[in-house]
Amino acid sequence: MERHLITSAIPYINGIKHLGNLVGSQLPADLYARYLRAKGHEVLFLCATDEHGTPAELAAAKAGKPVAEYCAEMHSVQAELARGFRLSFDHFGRSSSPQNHALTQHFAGKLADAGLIEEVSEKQVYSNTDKRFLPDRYIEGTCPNCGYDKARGDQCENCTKQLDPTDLIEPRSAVSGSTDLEVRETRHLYLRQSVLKDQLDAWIDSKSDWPVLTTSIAKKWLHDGNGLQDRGITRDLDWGIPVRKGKDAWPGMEGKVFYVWFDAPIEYIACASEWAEANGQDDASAQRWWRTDQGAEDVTYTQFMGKDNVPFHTLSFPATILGSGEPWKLVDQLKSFNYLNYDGGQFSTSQGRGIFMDQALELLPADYWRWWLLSHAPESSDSEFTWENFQVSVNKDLADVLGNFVSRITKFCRSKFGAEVPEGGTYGAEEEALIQSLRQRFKSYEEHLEAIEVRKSAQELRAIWASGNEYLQTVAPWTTIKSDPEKAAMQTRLGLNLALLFADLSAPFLPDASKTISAAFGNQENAWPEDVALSLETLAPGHKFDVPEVLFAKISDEQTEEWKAKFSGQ
RNA sequence: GGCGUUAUAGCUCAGUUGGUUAGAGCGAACGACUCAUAAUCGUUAGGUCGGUGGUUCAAGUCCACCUAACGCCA
Repeated sequence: MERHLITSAIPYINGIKHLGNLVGSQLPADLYARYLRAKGHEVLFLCATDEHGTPAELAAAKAGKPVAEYCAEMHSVQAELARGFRLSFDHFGRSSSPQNHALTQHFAGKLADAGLIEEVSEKQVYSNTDKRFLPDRYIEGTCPNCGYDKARGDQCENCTKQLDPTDLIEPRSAVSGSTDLEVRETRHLYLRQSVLKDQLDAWIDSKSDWPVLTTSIAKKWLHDGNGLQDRGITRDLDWGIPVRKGKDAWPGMEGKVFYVWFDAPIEYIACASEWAEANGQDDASAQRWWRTDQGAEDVTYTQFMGKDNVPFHTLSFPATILGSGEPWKLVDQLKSFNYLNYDGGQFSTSQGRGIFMDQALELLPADYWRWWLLSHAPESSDSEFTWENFQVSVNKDLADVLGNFVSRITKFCRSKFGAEVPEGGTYGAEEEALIQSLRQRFKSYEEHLEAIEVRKSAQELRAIWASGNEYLQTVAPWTTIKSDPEKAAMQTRLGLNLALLFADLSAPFLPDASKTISAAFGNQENAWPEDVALSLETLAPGHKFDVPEVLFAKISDEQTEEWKAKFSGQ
């Protein structure tokens, strides 16, 4: 049995994610996890919320809540939405967990021991009113270039000129509006990634099977300009993981926390410990997935993420792991996605443009969204969501091809033979041809899923559904029954078995519909086929069934219009 | 300004290391069927593969330049 560790990029805590975020990591990761489980492999699928950093603090302040409380609430909101989309995490953790605190501090200690941490003194803007250092983007003022009065410390949005906070005329805090600012000297820890450059380079080179999108981004960061830059891993904030060297205090770093991008990926590991604890197991069962000296040598580790996260997963996080000198599992396969656009532009959290996870589930059940998103996943380039395309895909693929197939065969059988699988007849040429073709398609479906070719998997699955309709159309049991009832019984029996086979094969994409079909046949257990011909004999003559309710309702033109208007933004 | 990605039928996209008449789904037209969510099945039409030039016996597939969209960086 293979062992697969799967992680999805961890969503940031401040707010509800949109469908672009969902399709870029969590959803395809779920598809892969469900497939591997169905195949009988041992899978640990982890995700978490990324809770530290300034945006979380500010969002909490805006909500008028202590940041810890805010994060706890948003975590449960996101967890609920994940359940709503049927994301089958073995554990949905939190980067603010005690486990991640301890592990992040442990890594920092190990990196310091290895001589990979450097203390750097730098100047930063401090707000006396807010009693905090302000990141560049939280300082506003008048642009010296164009006079725009809401320019940010890193860039003027109006004329796009890059700025330093000290360039701004009449700088003020974006948090409070206070102008009582001063430049202070502060000391921070830097991770000396540059020392690890050759090691990282060689490691990336060894990944010849990675997508070009992934390796080209990594290579660019390694070789562009002065090469891989050292990175600050601490911040002057209250909310976060206190800077410690392992379990010991870190002189000079009192009151500082680790930078969110340092501790967030470490949560992938800590999350396994959270999972173990939540399931009443000791930590060895978590280490068994992560430490190659403690049982993880046979684990295949696959990460899913949007393209913006690639540098952190190919360079920063591996630098942390390699630099520690400890035998932690490194990623084996890294699947990255491009962006999903919304009706001609980008999804935008700040502008409320596009569809957010909570809104989507208010309109339609998870399977509708899962199908469209996965069958249109932005794998090779950015892709585009339009309501028209969504309507057509759902109506055609789900309602007409799959849903109607289940409906027509069960209703036909019920009216001609009663609500149980009919007996009699033997396979002929058409049946052999069907099985032959299904074997071929099934093989190719598995190969695409294995390779995490999401769109191609969806395409193949759709073709499998269509072959059911083709078969019925060709043998026409409604005609056969007039002259040869035995033969019609066989055709109908095969049709019913096809419906159940489709349920099993569709489960990774459409978990709910799959269950509905299985339940109609009184067969709760979803079984992945060993052999197509064999699984087409699952339902024996006499097996009772129910005609399932309508699996997928069609989306009307009126609904499409209404939703389009509702989600246009502004 | 630098770098990168993309540009293939009306729409959404496939096109392995360059090799016979460029593919799929949707949409369109026509036909078949009537069990079914007015569903299904079949046939046909449709593209000078963004532009120009080059390498080659042969280029959508490699190279150069140009154009457009998007993204990243300074």
